[in-house]
Amino acid sequence: MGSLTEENYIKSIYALSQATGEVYVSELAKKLEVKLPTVNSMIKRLAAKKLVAYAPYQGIKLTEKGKKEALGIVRKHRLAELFLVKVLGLGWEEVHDIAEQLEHVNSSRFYERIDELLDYPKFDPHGEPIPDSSGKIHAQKGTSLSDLAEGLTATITAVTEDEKSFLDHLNAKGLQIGDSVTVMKREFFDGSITLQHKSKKEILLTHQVAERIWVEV
Amino acid sequence: MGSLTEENYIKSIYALSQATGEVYVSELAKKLEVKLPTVNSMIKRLAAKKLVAYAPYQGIKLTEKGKKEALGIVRKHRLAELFLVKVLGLGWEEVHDIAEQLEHVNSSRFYERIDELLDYPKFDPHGEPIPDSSGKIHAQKGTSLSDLAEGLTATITAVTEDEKSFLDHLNAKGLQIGDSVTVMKREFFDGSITLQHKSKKEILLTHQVAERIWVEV
DNA sequence: TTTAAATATTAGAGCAATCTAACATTTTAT
DNA sequence: ATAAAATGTTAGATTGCTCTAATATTTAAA
Repeated sequence: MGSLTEENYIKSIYALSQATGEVYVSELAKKLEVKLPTVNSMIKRLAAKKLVAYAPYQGIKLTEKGKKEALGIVRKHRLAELFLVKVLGLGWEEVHDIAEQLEHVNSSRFYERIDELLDYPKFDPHGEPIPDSSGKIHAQKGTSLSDLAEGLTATITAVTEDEKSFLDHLNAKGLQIGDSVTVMKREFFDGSITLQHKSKKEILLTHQVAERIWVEV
Repeated sequence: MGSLTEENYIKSIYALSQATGEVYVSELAKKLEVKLPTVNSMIKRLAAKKLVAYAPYQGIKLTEKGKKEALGIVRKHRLAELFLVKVLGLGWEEVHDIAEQLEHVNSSRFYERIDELLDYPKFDPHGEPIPDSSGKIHAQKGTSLSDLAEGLTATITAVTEDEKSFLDHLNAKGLQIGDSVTVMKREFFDGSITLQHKSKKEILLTHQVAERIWVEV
């Protein structure tokens, strides 16, 4: 097990490289809020430990070993988030920062018990899949709400962002995991969409928000 | 809020200075498993932050500020231990190491919720008092089992040690908080005592063990 | 009361993680 | 296709926390 810092690097590399399989030094520096040379030297250390593959001026990729460690941390983070919501009764918008701390707790007993108490959950409070203890992940990314055609109705399955400001925004709009929404109008100009919601109210979402919401038709 | 290391120093200084009000550099070094010069330089830093009072070759004392921080950490540690036993169903002998990690979680929400869920408990699973959120502590240290006179019957209220090896030992003897015991025999030679216990069995305890068990007559 | 033992301090070094300043490479735009 | 912009690297310094080796102070013993 590496240091707290190392775990945070691995987790961020995993998150940012999800789409393309790699991440650039500058992206990582921005995410971790450190300067470029800091990332550069840390990447060298992670590469020496065989956690990432890296050659100068190329993207950073996790090795299998690194991926395994990342999935372990993601598992702990998501179990912690669900635990905080289900057991401690916290709101989905306030659990991220606490889970960022709990994900570094080193105790398989602790996480086994939480897993059991929650009855071996498959998804966290934001609809993101929880890797099982072997690191397997049962993800079925559906469609982004920003891609849903006008007139279609779908159910919100996940949000791919767990920062407080974003979730506060959804709370204010009255949107939750499991809600059924119908796309009334898609604006060509700015990508914003208007939804019909169970609350009977029409809800306007910008593209920036809609693209972070995932639905199943 | 200081670093993890700093919190561990403050906590240990608090624990070791309980009896006499101060602690020596060498004791602290032993407890924290670091060398003397390490403690020496750290103490200087803590003194610069007004968390401890220290003059060379004198004992280390917590300032009011340091005491307040220590009590905050102790509170979190003990709430965490009780939570791990009551909510996650772990044994009292296995919660210490996990609580050592959870005590550094920085989130008043998290601990408020745990406190509420446990219905504002006054004692941890080892019978040690839990400071309230303002740092007040309602301790009533009774008598050490090692001082209890022959023939007397008393109830175990606390154990002043939460290391696994010690608690495993008590588990093996079948002793728990709340148990009623009668002192059958006190050996002058080595301070060991023989107890009559609800299990009907006679239990022999060495002085080293008995002095860590507290009872109320 | 001088010596020996125990305890504490200082000096100097190393590693992890960070920074700034200077320089290098790659990509994009004119 | 060259200049400008974006991105990445190296060098060298800083801070937190730790160490070993050498030195100093206090306490206990002969």
